[in-house]
Amino acid sequence: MQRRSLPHEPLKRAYHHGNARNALLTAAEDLLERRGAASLSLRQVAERAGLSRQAPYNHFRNKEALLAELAREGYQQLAASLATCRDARGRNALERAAECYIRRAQEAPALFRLMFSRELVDLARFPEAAQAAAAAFETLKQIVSSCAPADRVTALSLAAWSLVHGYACLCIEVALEPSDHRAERARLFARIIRSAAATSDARP
Amino acid sequence: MQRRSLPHEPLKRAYHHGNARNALLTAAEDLLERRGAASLSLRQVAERAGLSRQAPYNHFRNKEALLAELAREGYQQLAASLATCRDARGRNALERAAECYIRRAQEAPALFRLMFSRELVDLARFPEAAQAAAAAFETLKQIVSSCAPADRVTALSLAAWSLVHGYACLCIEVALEPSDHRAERARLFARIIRSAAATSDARP
DNA sequence: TCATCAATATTGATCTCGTCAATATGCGAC
DNA sequence: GTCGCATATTGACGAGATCAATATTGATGA
Repeated sequence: MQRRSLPHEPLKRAYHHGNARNALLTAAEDLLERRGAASLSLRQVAERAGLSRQAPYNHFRNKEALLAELAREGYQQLAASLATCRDARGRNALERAAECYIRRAQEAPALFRLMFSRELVDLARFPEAAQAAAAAFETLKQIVSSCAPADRVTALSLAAWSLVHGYACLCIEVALEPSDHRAERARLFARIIRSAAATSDARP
Repeated sequence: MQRRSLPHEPLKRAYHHGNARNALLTAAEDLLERRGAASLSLRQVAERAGLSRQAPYNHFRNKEALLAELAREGYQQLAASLATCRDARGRNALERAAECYIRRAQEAPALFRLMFSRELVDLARFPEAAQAAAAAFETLKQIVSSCAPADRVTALSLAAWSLVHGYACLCIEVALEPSDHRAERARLFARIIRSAAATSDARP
């Protein structure tokens, strides 16, 4: 991954390392999927980045802040993926977005959990991460809006998000079914949402 | 709650307490919602139960095992609630089940997270809990089967579960919308599933 | 009735962890 | 070159999970 360089934080200000902050984030990302967010320890992160025990505190207020940054990046990437689905040619953006969402969860389950569990990172305390999350949902909404009447876009977007998110959760948490059902399920879910959009029965 | 008395484990075998195991579970349940599963500590559980530091290890292999028992009970109660929805008079069992599921998540979010996060408890290691989870899903399937053609019950049950589960997750994790939308959303979701069941377009 | 056993409890000890303090060090501005 | 700040590091502390060793109790059989 061509790592973060936040605009307000000039690269190459570091000391031993070139860029300790990035090294820490990369190490954390690595450990996250390997050990899980709960048992990821800052000490291991630092060691893996070739830094001292206390190094993470030079760049993040605490453990939660480091995890929040990983979550923010996750949301940002998710939003970007969804935007790609939205902009690609062809009319089945919804189906593509669903598959993409599910794939991301399956490929990086620990990150997915981290993004969507208040237990580990409370988005309310990290406005930048919260904003990235909102942007991802906004993109999904745009996709739904292209196949639903305007007055139902909000409800149907919520339903679409719930449907896909729920399936993604259940897949990674309960081992519902093998991951090669992903494309088929994405198709099913897109159909369900389109059919709900077309049915006046689903009106609020 | 009229607590657990597992058949194979006679009540009243305890020592200081009457029933230390139950006291521990009750204390854990309490702390779970108060502090969250991640920061719940066995020491605090023991103290709250009026027992020593090490007491939990007399009844549970380790922390995860204690949490797994809480999750098992959660699934059991969920299955029971869903069964009640299924058996009640009236034709909108699906809507009632959806509302019930969402309500449970909102009323005990930490337990809900615990039940559905492999990070904290890996169901694969706790067959009794996994079985309780399967029973809950089975009940949901029965509800869906009453309004869907037989060859689509599995797919539509999965969709229904995903839809409701996703919404429940998003509500408690992302603070999507106030909890008084619950009934309305349950109605929406039930309509969506019924409409999908009625539309041949949603066929696999 | 009483010694004994197994289940249950408790205290001691160790290791990991998050995080606060105090201290050191390198780089750019003067 | 020197100074100051951002960045780094080691020391210290308290919380927690869990292993080991030890103690206590109630039921059981002599």
